[in-house]
Amino acid sequence: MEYDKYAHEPFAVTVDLAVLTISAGALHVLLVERGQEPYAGHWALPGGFVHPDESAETAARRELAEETGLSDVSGLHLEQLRTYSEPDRDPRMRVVSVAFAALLPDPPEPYGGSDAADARWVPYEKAGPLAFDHDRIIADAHERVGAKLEYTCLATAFCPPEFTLGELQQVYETVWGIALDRPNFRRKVLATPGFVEQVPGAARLTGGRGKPAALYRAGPATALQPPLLRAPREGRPA
Amino acid sequence: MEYDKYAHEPFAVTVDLAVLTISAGALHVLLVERGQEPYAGHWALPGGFVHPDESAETAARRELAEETGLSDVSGLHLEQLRTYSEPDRDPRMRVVSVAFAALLPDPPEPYGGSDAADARWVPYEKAGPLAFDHDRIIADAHERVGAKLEYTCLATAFCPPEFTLGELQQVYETVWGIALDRPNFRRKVLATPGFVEQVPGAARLTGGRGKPAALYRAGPATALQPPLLRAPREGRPA
DNA sequence: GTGACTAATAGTCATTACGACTATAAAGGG
DNA sequence: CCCTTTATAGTCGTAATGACTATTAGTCAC
Repeated sequence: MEYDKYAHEPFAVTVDLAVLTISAGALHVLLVERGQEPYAGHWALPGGFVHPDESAETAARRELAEETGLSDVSGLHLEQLRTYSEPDRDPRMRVVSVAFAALLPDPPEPYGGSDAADARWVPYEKAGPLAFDHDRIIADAHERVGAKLEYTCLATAFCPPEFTLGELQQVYETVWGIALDRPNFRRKVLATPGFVEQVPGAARLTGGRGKPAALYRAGPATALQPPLLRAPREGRPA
Repeated sequence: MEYDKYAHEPFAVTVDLAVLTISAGALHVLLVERGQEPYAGHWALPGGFVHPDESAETAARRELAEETGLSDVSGLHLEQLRTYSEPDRDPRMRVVSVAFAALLPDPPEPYGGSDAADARWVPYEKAGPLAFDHDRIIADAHERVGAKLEYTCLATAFCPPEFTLGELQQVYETVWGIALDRPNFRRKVLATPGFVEQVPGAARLTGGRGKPAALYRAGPATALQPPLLRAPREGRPA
């Protein structure tokens, strides 16, 4: 990096958050309604400026706490997506934005946002035209999460601390938009060392009808070997 | 993003490039020697400031052309890695750096750098302590590239337009640091639709000894399904 | 209660994929 | 000319996978 050949053009640096969760069998994303120009009245991703003493990761986790209203966001999955830096992405000034994807198990209340006019969980499919380049950001987030489900244990990040294999399967089916065979899914997950571990007590839970399911916790593994594939089977609707 | 609650702290935005190539059976990374403080005399990744009218991608490709001396970098694989934004990563000022990985087939001459004191291809393993957080960046680049070899067709980005399956296999072996079984590798690659396509003419090429090999080109596929796995086999040295 | 309905879990089976090999072909070097 | 080297063809037993069927254990409607 050569510092002294160019003037240091001033950039504003922000973070944008694609906060994803699964609710009622559909992928949802957290959106806020913009109160001011540009894009006043449009929906956008939550986010904000990186403070002078913060890294982008720190800023993202701070914003995540502020925007979700959750008191403890330390256990949530938060990962950097990529940085969006087109010169004209903000009409007013040069803004470089580091985008993050965050995964929540149970969506908290839409909360009366601190600094946003309104905030809401919106089904991913209906997250209409958003402000700035945020449509692209949520598309990238969806693609990244879908891909990582195949070869990592990321799916458990959408689940509460204890979950059934049915719930875990629904994560895959919802994000990928296809149906999976239940016995085969079970066999595969249980055959992957460290993916999930059964909660030892006779702990069971019923979501309502049907045979009660055993509860599992996320295991120590982080990668799936071999991966869980989505291609071979064409989707009957999930 | 709320613009008016915080002062817009000025950030400098740079790009850093992890330019990787395979040479003499080893992964190499392009390094430049810093001419000035901080870290004067240390080796670092090539990079530079993002200009006011550029995106980070544009800046990265411009720097790639400048630093490699290649006249046409449009066909090269260049992908954003992640953004490094720790407040203290540069001792002088607040610098946010967008890191990229670039993959080259044949390394051009080390060239007499334009603005760098010196530039050199260094074996990845010997790329000693680098300036700033650049050790971490090349480690992240190596990890990302290694992972993407498994489930994408990225390996061809290390190869010239026409290559033998032996050369392609060496990409995997070099990046992963393990040996692969040649007949099985061949079977797998040829069974993946769109990964490679044979150059139709009786085109053949000999690197020296042995039976001449058929030449292949990169095919239209971008993803490998199913992936090529590296785990099951423990590496005899590649 | 009793019988439909639902969901979880166990198990079967044929096909395919994969890792580990062996064998043959086509070049060059001493 | 034989030996080495590399490419390519093919074999074989095991493991993994997709597509199923069957059984178990609950809720709900009546």
